[in-house]
Amino acid sequence: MQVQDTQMEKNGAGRVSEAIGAITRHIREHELMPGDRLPSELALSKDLKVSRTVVREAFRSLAAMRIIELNVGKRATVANIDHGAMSLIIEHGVHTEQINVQQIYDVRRTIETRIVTLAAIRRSDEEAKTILKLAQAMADALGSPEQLMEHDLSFHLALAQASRNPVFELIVGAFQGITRQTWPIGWKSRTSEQARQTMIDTHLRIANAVAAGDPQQAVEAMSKHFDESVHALLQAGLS
Amino acid sequence: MQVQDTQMEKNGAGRVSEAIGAITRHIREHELMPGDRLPSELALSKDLKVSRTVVREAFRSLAAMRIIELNVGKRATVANIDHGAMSLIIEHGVHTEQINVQQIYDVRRTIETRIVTLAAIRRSDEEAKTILKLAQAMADALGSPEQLMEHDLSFHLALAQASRNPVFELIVGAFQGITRQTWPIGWKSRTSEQARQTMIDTHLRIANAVAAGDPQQAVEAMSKHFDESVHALLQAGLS
DNA sequence: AATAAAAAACCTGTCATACAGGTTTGAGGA
DNA sequence: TCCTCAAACCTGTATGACAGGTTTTTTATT
Repeated sequence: MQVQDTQMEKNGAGRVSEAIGAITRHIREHELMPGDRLPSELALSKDLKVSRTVVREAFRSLAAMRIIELNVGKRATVANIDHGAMSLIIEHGVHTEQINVQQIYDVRRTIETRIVTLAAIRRSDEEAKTILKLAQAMADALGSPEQLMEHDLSFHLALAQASRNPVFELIVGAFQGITRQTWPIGWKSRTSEQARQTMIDTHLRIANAVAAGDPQQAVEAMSKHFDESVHALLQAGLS
Repeated sequence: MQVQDTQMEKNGAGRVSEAIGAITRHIREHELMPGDRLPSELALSKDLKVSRTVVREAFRSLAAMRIIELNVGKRATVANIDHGAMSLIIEHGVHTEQINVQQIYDVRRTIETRIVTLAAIRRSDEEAKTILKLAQAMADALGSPEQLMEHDLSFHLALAQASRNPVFELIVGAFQGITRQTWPIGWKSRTSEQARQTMIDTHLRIANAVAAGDPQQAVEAMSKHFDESVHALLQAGLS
């Protein structure tokens, strides 16, 4: 396919951008699915009549968005959707003060309220078990913030998975990066033993409600969870 | 707020990944803000003791996520958050059948229901005017689907902006790419003149409710909008 | 001295070439 | 038919070159 030289669009210009477009089109036209291999860099550079450098930079761009996957020696393959890129984008937004943590919590509350509703309705027994186990793991890791946080993150991601909507999963995943950096702040602001136990209990309540298939209860508990979290962050003076 | 690095590439190996991490760290340590310039490729390649090739590929990766911006002749600059990358990621997910359109609509409904609530409360008079104008523009473009669609997209984005939460704006923007590809399907499935007029009217109702500062009404109208849209897509047989 | 014009210094985009490892393929043998 | 292994192919990285842009410095002018 020939690409036309239209304008000096901020993004549309440059051989690399053209190559990105051509590769994306190639994936769609050939209906490539995750795991399928793309042409080699040399083949593409001949096809598009550009140097290998250009193809490589295009590949890197697509790999950054996790649209394709690169492996040394192997050909590039179509990738599964993954929240890695989104996570970095959000982190960048926060670090450059274009997004603040409260705004993220508002979005998370909105999303996760919906998620527990769906999870309570759709979760498989397997998923219910996983969710309960993660909440329990949190309770058991009360003394180890590091581990506690990871279980917390896994817990929310497991709920998203149980919602059976990969977009919810993607969004929840997108917040993991920045959450890893802010979670400790919220944790430290819970100074009393009681406040910490309450947080754990709330997670257990969510897990139980989802396992019981009770959306109402699940939403209520999740709502409480976010009230607590936002309160803790405000306490810590997080803008 | 102080946050620490969690530069944990899944592709931990490879000089390019390391360079990406180093550049990201550089941005954070120097607290660079959007518009600020980064070191030149040559300077970085000396600093990191890698070839310019590696630095360039790292730059391309960051540019793909819109974390930095590249310009010929000029130095790379820190970028404003932008939904371009997310849009491509979502499109990829749909094209590879990892996400279906209904799932996107469920997420959009969840998000946009919250958005209109916030917009009704927070919108400035300026924003209210813009939103009303876009809804009116839709009504005026009844005969030109192309334009109608663009006004529709702008309408939803304007609402997100009025919510005063850039993360909502980001997410709504992230769906624009795929929406551009599915919107015509929904439109064509509205065969009767009445169905089409109803869609326009619903948008006007949303705009009026937001302008009137009535969250309740706004939510109700938005909910109706999504009922209609999902119905239209099902009618068209979209999985 | 202030300013405008011109030149030098710097930068990015792209190409070509080279080479060190991985990976895939295919020919030939068991 | 199945296995082995070397040839062919591929990616990651480095180096050097050169054509435009851009920024900074210098020089000329008012």
